[in-house]
Amino acid sequence: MSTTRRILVTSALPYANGPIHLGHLVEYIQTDIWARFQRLRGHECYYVCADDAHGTPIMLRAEQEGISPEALIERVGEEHRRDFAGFRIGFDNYHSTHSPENRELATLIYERLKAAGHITTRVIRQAWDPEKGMFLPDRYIRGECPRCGAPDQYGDACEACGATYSPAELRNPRSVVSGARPVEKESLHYFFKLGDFEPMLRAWTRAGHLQPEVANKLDEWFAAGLKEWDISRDAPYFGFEIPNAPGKYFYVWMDAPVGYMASFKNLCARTGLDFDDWWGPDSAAELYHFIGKDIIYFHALFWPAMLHGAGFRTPSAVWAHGFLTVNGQKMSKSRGTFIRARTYLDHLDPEWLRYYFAAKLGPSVDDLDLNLEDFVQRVNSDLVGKVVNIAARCAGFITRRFEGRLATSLERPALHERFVAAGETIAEAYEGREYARAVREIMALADEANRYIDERKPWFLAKEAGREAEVQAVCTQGLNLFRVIMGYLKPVLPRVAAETEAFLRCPPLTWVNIGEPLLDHTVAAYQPLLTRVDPKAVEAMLADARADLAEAGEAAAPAPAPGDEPVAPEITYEDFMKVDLRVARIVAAEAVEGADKLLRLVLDLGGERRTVLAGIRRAYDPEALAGRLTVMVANLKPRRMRFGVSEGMVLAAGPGGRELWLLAPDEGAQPGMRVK
RNA sequence: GGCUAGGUAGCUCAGCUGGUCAGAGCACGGCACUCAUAAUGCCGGGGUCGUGGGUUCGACUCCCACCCUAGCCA
Repeated sequence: MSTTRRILVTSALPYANGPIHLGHLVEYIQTDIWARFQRLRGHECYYVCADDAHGTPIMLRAEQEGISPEALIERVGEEHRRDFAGFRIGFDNYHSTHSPENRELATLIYERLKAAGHITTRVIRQAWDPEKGMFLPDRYIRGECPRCGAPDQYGDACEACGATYSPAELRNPRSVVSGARPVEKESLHYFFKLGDFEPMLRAWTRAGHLQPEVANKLDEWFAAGLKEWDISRDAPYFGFEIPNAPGKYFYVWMDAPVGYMASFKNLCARTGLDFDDWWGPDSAAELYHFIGKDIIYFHALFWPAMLHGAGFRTPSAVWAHGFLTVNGQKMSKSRGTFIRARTYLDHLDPEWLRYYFAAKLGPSVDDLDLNLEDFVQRVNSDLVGKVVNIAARCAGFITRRFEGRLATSLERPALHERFVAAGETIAEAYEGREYARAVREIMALADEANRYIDERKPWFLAKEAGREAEVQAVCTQGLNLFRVIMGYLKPVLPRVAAETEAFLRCPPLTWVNIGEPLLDHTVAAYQPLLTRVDPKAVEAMLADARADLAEAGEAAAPAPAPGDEPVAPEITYEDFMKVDLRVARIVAAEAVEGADKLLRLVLDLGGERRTVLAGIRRAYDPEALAGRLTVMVANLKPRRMRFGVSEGMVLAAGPGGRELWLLAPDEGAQPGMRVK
């Protein structure tokens, strides 16, 4: 505590291609808590991040939307910033990899590596889309698995049998972009000679910069041999062009981690911090990267090697966390547990999630489960029932009987002392990213504070004449214990902590000033600091998450509750008769490849057959549909969709997603009969 | 398929290098209290520690095999 540390922390850069979801937030909340904790300890700590804005998916997505990549990343970047702000992620800077600083630094690193002989070139053969005129990443080629024959598999691995292979081995391959059959084509690529750094990396990975299990994992990669890393991509590509290499661009993963530096450099320009002091080879500052376990390879091998090779410092540590599961299972769009940050914020308090994650986060790469039932109980009992309750049960007496005035001394200084002393253990836990342990310790204090109040029974004393001073003393003690607890929870609950400071009318809580109790001091009237989680709100959020999914890619239309949707304007009988509704038999139903929510239905209209693409995949199993009767709009103008032409519409009711119900005629109706 | 992790009470998790380690919180049952957002305090039931072997005087803790879950395989 005596020396002030200088610390720079980062979270991995979210890809500027889609919304932030709860899985992302594990990492941002984990990092934010750590950064806030360091500042409360009196250290100089900066937290920077940025959008990862380059690469093929962004280029194609922008094209699909008919906008420029710049416009896309601008819009997504705005959404990301809003979502992070909603969860009170306190970045000191949030930048973009598509920035002048990043171009400059990526280029500089590349040129230094090249000058030092760590870059080589080689012609490789790669799949090429002749229609689209571009090389295809493996994930943009689909076909049948060469091993098990499963249809519609990616170019690199089979989801059905787990086989890995090269796109050239796929049977009947086609480009996801154009549908064309890819051809092989040659191209000159630039490679980073990672093997040059093997001795340095072997030493670095075992020098305490990584979690032990991560270092174990890296041994596997060392054993397999470090291969050269392909850092170039051919035009068309959205990224930075490689110097003296027209038509060649830096692969997105090359300039993405440089984004950490670029964001910090941008911060330096604003604040006057000295960039070299933090990133120079002899920097005494600390640098920590929080990442997900899926991107260890990039951060624990490529990144330190690049930095070292280009004459920059290497990270003090790279810390990987596990993935988020929801109710014990992988977040899943089809189960409706793929929850966006925004969807959460529309229904629930961000402090709740921050607390829940903190209560379950450890320093390991274990996955973290968001069990929604547990979430409700945990937040309600720990935060509301225990912690905030301490203030609520003391404040009334102080306000009503003493006009908000606290006593001039503590009733049990030793108890307060023990609370203050616990701060060191709690700090160790935060420092070591053992938030779950920190929270356990803090909750034990809250239990103790409640026991104390129970033992002293201020409500009983208040009824006894002449014991007013005792009531004041007990509540003063209780509020001071509460204040210490909130100080310890401040990294996790910034809003509640700020409101606590307002309620207590005390200066911002820090680890340093927490030891001084508030005495002979007037506090404000108590307002509830935190409300209970209503399980209905969680249900509503899940319903929204399902609706988000049902409308993914379409114009968002909120699903009205049954009966809420206003009745459409009046029409005449003639108007109605323009719609030709027919009884139809579903003779075949199958999922549409590549579409999340479409089924391809073949309908029999009593002789005539129609193919209809219906957005009911989430609600109906294709097998269950074959043979049944329904009603369709038979004279709807055929509509060309991405996956084919739809010749009509089947009738269904419901908000969408899983909640859709097909109409069915009563017994006796025959295919082709008109409905009127 | 290989590798790295995880599989402990209904739920979420602690259990460091083998011998009070079979625990906590929540949920559940009983009692007390009523200051507090049906909050709090006390007491209690509940687990053959994924399965099957092995090492040991003794294993949740070490070894082997298998099953399940997650991620990675550039």
